[in-house]
This record gives sequence, structure tokens and C-alpha cells, in this order.
Amino acid sequence: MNRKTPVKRARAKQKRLSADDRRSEFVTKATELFAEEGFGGGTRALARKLGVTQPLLYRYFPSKDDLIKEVYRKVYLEPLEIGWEKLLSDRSRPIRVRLQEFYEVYTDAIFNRRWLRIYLYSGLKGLDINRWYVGMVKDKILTRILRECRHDAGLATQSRPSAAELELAWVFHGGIFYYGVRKYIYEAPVLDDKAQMISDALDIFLAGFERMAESATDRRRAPIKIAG
Amino acid sequence: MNRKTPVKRARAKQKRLSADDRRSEFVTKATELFAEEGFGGGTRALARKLGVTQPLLYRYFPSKDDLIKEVYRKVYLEPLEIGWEKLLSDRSRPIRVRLQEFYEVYTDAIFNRRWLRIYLYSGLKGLDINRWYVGMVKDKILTRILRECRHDAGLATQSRPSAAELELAWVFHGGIFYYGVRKYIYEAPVLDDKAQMISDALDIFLAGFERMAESATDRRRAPIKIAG
DNA sequence: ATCTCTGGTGATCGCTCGATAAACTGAGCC
DNA sequence: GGCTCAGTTTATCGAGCGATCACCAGAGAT
Repeated sequence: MNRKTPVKRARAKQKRLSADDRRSEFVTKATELFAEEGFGGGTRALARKLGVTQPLLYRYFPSKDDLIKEVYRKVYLEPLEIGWEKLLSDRSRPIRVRLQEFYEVYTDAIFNRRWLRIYLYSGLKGLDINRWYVGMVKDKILTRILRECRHDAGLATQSRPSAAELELAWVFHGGIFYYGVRKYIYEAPVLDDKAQMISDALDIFLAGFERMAESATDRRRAPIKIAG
Repeated sequence: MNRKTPVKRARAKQKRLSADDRRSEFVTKATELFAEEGFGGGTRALARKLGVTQPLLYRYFPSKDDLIKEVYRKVYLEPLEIGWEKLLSDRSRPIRVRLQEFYEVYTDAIFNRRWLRIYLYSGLKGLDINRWYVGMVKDKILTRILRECRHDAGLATQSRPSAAELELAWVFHGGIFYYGVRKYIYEAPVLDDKAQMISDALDIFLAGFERMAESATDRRRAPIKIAG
């Protein structure tokens, strides 16, 4: 229809952002793109998402790899902002309440398509930052949880948890993590009530920890007796 | 040195395989390549692994995508060859023994770098075959396990497990699965004794199932009491 | 010995990728 | 107004990608 008269060049969109704004817009949109396409996603597709041309990227990042590193940093540091030290270590509250609340807010932070996909893609690349994150989960979350559990059960506080304890905590943690993978990566139907899933997982973890603590110094435990 | 005289062209390697052999060699090496590089791995790199030239691939597969589909098929069907029906459903043996053995052979089948990486890469692509596999784990493994557990506990056998039961089983299964991810994807240190990890996970799963079964018809359960 | 059939190669096409260099443009300052 | 400088675009490069086609070569049948 009135297409013939060029109405002031419709692509006079919103160009000319400040350098800082443009730069962080690149990182944000790159996170979205790479979450969907993997890190093989193209710089042209990224530019299209911003409504700019592809070479503009190189005004803000020396190479695509530098952009990717920034995406890593942003995504991996995101869940750390919730401040779990005080959540886990506040001994004025029952440990079960602390654990429940911690896992609710922690999974609120990481259970979304964007975070989980970036995490898995970068994990498959075997990057240092992924090793660092896994080590941090071990030291800052699982070890802390075990320490609080030991304290709560009246056991001696040891500097490092035993390998068996740690594995127990990992299986528990992994079970919860896998809930997010099933929901946001596999897009499989899951129990909608995340809080109840956490509550149930906590029940069996804490019961398992108690059982392990009871057979105190034993390295090897007998299997539990099953009804029937 | 004696480089000047062409000594019968050293690349007279081992060419000229039978069509079937060459085809399956393509699939095998493609599985290795894609496991490491992702499905973005190049056809030239693949040919190099076989010691042939790149166009030869297209004598055996119409396109790279068809090759990839064959890789899927091979990888996804691999763990099914262990025949878990008889392992899980043989009621002449104690359920705990059955579960222990099943998870040992199942994880023997899938806990390796090749399988896990292909599985995760294809999972990230959101393919139908991945949905199919997850559904199969649910129907053929978890549902069966829950049915056997119910039978063992003397509970009424219901056609489908409750959502809460299923979630319990998923968290347990996911916890074990994540052990493989930690070991072969993250390459993080894990408890070396896989059988003990399974045994411990089984302990807490079965204890959790019993607890859930005790509070029979209740949809919502009270959290367990913690010492202290 | 020659023919034939098939596994395998060499050359190349069209496309997309990350990256570079030069030209353009518009808001703020004098 | 005209200058300046930073944000943006246009044009393009070289490399690598999947895919195609004509050709080659060697084992087995005749």
C-alpha cells in the first residue's frame, strides 16, 4: 500500500546506545543465543537479535571467544549472589528448615532454561570454570551441609567430610539437580511442586545421613532390612 | 634420506574395505568424534580418523544428518541390550539384590565418556529420540521398580505409580546418573567404588519409599524428626 | 589378458563463519 | 555553522563447512 514512499527509513530504530549499554546488551543476548544454539551460534545471528550489524560486535569484544568468556562469568556467578553462607550456617534455625530454604532459593536461581543449558554446554567443553564451579559446590555447599548435619547430630566436627558422606551428599544434590534437567532440558513432565520435591529429597537424605552416622566409625555398612 | 625414491606410496594403507565394514566404521568413528566435538564435528575430521577422504562418506550416507541419526540409534539402543526386564522382575530374588544388580549393569552400560556425552549433546538438541528415551526410563525402569517395591511392601499394585512416588524414584535415579556425569563429563573426583555408591543410594531410596508407603493414603507427609 | 563393477580420490561449488578495514553518521562542543 | 569523535555500517577477506561430480584403481569373473 503506502509502501512506495520511504517513510523516513523504518530501520531508524533505536541505534546509538552508550558503549556500556551496548556491551551488556551483547552479553545478555549472547547468553540467550548460546543457551539455545550452543556456543556454535553465529555472530551474525547475535547481531540480528540486537538489530545491529555483525562487525559491531568487534568494537566491544576482541573475538567471539572473549564474548563467550564474559557469558560464562555472568552465568556462573549468577547463583552465587544469593549468599548461601548465612542461609546454611545460621544455627539459630533448625537444619531442615535451613536446607529446605537454601535449596528453594538455589534452585530458583539455576532452574531455568538459560542457566542450565549454558551450564551443560560449557560443562561439555571441559572448561576450567566448570571445574571451579563443581569444586565450589563441593566446598561451599555440600561440605557445609555435612558439617551442619554432623553438628546437629552431635557428632564431632571434622575438617573434611568422609568420602562416603560426600558421595551421599552428591547423590542427593545430583538428584535435585536432575529435576531441573528433566524439566528444562528434556522438557519432560515433572512434579510441579518443586518445594515438595525438595522436601521429599531432604527427608531421605537426612534419614540416610542419620543411618550413616549411627554406624559411626564403620567404613562399610550393612544394607537395610526390607519388609517382606 | 631415502625420501627421494617413492617407496610404493606409503599411504597404501588398508584401503578397500567391504561396504558393510566401511559403513559401520563410519558410524563407530563418528560416535567417537561427535562425543568429543559435539555434532558440529566436521566430516573431514571424521574422514581423517578413518584414513580416507571426505567425499567417501557420501557413498554411505546421503547427508551428515543421516549419519548422525545412525549414531543416535546405535548409542540410544546400546543400554537396552542388557535386558532389564528379567533383572528387575525376577521375584525369586530379594528386591534389593535385584535393584543393586540392575543399577550395576545399567551404569556399566552408560557410564562412559562416549555414551554420556552423546546423550547430553542430543538431549540439548531436544530431539524426539531423547524424549523417547526419557519416557522409556520412566515406563520400563522407574515404574517397574516402584511396582516391585509396592509388591515387596505388601501394598496394592496400582497400574500407574503416584506422582510423588515417581518423583522419588526420579530423584534417586537422577542422583545415580549424576555420578556418571560428575565422573565422565566434569571429570571430577568421585567415590571410586561405584557399587557402594549404588548401595548407599539404594539404602536411602528404599528407606524413603518405606516411609512414604507407611503414611499410606496421605498426599502430604510431615517432615521426619531430626535429632537435636 | 581383459572386462567390469565398486570402493575410493581429486577438484570444486556455494555457503557460512569469524574477523578486518574503511567509510559513514549523528550528537555534543566551540 | 562547522568540527570532532564515538557508535555504526558497508564491503570484503580467507578459511572451513557440507555436498557433488567426474574420474581412478584394483579384485574377481570370464
